[in-house]
Amino acid sequence: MRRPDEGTTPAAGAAAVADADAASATPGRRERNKRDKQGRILAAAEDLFAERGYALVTTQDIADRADVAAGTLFRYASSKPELLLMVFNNEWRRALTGTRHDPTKADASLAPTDAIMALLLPLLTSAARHPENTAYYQREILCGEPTGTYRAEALELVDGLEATIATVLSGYGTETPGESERLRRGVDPALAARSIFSLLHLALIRCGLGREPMESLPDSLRTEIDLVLHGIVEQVPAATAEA
Amino acid sequence: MRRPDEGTTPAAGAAAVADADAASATPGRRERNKRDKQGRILAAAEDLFAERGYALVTTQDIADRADVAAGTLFRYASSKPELLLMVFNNEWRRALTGTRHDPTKADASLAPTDAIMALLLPLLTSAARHPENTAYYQREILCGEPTGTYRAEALELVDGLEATIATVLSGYGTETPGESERLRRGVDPALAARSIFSLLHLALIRCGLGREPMESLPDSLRTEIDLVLHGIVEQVPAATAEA
DNA sequence: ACTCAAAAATGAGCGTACTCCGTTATATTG
DNA sequence: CAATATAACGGAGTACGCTCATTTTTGAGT
Repeated sequence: MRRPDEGTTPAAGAAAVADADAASATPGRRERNKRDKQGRILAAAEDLFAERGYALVTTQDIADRADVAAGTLFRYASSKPELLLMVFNNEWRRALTGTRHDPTKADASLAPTDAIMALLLPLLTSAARHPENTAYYQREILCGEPTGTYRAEALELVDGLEATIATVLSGYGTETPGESERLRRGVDPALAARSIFSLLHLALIRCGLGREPMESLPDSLRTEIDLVLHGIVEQVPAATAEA
Repeated sequence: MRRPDEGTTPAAGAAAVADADAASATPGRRERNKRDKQGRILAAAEDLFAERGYALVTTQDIADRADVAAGTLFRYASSKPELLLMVFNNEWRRALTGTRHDPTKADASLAPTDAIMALLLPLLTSAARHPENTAYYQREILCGEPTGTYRAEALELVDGLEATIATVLSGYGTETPGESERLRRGVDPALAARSIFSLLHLALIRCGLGREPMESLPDSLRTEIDLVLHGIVEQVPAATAEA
């Protein structure tokens, strides 16, 4: 009755095998089979979503290509949306690795808008490759079943990125000589990061569903982020109030 | 083969009836039947969604309560999500009427944050009554089928409100004596309004799906709007850069 | 009043996501 | 190695959103 993913140590228990490493040592046939199927399912979903688009792929299609029964599929992902989340969590992780330089020593000479855009750029590149599926991905992240395993993973991913952005923003608080901008007093960096991500989510959805052309996304997102960074209104300098 | 909604004049054509008004005069049996069913369907959907929540209501349930056949339902709304949009467009219209004082002469003494919150408050009140369904409504507005009739209506509603907010923001450009804030140079009021709405959409979703308690919504939304209005970072005054 | 074309309603039927329980494969124990 | 327990699998079955061919209703023309 256990799901295959909710890990139990493979051949653990009384097994007196002196396995040094935690997970990967002597997985046992069962564990190997599971891993194998997991891999096949991931590959099948990846390929089919890419080929036909999320909406035109049936779970049966995926099961067939992965060479598992229809019912088995749902032991590895509890729903079709969860399959999408599984695939795209991978995609986003891939896109992000390498770009994720230590945020604490982010290039301070960069204007905050540019610093943040640099962090988000790989996601935009990925989105340009799969616009529609990316939109569905965003939808599931934002509105999906709260219980999904892969959705939880996606939320972690997003939270991580938000935290990174928050850290970058906080960096502008410590007055380094080169900087010309600093965090406004009373602003919660975490909340600020979340607001920026809100814009990203919805921009990706707009483009993915064709409400806005994909090419204009980097520019328009930059403009939006710049807006929230610097604000919509400003104080009227007491003296300057002309007329 | 025509949908009932794609209006044709009721008993129009060669009918020599000297009907003064356009739509409401002598509708003819057909038109009356349609209106009647439309009304029954709206009422049924409204009630059932409110009673059980969107997810737990089947289209069959709605058809039964409206006393129409299952197939007939889809002549009045092309999908289940469209039924939700139909219901909530009404709800939002109801919530907004009365509050929509002329934005061009909005109380200029009000800080922009308060002015905008005043416009959005009725929506928050409505959301508090149907948190989950409101979240689904937002989802459909943002991610729904681009072809839906009622979705188009919803987008118009939202666009209208955004335009109102944009107008309010523009108002802060014309330097009225009382004001202490003005629109920053180079800021597009329409884009600003859209960003604010992005925050609203996602805040409603977060609360509706239980990621945030409903009670805290007005406060937290206010904080977010305040953030985007006044910005996250500020220029470092050349002289003030201490240390 | 009768005919006829068009519009609307109907409900059986279809595709698909997901479930459930009987079967099979794997590990554990004596 | 046999017996047993349990995890994984399979695939027929189910529920539900939606479609479509057919039937019914409506209203204009004669």
